[in-house]
Amino acid sequence: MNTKQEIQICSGPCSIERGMRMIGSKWTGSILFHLKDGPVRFNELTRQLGGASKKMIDQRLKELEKNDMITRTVISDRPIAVQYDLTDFGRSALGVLKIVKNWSEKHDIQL
Amino acid sequence: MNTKQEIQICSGPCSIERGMRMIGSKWTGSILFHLKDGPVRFNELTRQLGGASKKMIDQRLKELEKNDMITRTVISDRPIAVQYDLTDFGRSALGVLKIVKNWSEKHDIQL
DNA sequence: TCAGAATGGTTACATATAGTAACCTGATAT
DNA sequence: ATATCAGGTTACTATATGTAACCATTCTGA
Repeated sequence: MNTKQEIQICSGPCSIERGMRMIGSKWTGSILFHLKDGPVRFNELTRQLGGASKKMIDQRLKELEKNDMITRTVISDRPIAVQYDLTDFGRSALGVLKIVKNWSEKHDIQL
Repeated sequence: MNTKQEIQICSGPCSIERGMRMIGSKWTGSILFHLKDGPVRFNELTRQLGGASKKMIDQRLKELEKNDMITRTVISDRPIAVQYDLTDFGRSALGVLKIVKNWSEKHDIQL
């Protein structure tokens, strides 16, 4: 007999899962958050995100760009300089990240 | 010269990162969300989460239990029956997940 | 003017995490 | 007796992440 209980069957990743995959990959949230006050350059990000390698940061930046969450702009060749900035969509994720941050801090989440 | 800009240096994963690692691993959010209306049994979860293998679900459930987000209760041997339920801490994550869900749906996030 | 540091990455390699499918013991249902 | 359900486990593969060294170019200071 089935009761009032609604049975939710997710065939494939549901919206939570998809959202998480967009902003929950390792370092992705941190990178977005570090861009919140304006454009940041590649090496500055690598300095700010102690623990993440250049390779990871590079990889995440490329994904984020592909997902239209950030833009990459060459602000000068010779000497080469590149900056990364949030798109409106990227900015829309900051609200989510802030909630995660608050929750994490409130409960003193450790590794 | 350094300007007013505050430079945030994260040595190691910051709170966003730590929070994400607690609820952002693959399937973790989905599992928590599926427990929101009360205890659910193992195979029911595997049925509900199409796309995730038993092994993954088992692994995630064990992690969640270790992190005090869920409890595992054997409700009967012979025939064996087990149920998983949210702890208060686990329940506290639902708010975050709801925000992720809303954001994901609003922007129609795809894989 | 020459060494050293910074720019934005790439490369090769090693480990960790995730995914698939088959299998297992025991119980009930046909 | 056979099939299906319970709650997993196992062996194996594939993908993701991590580490460290390297690169070409340009600027910086002694």
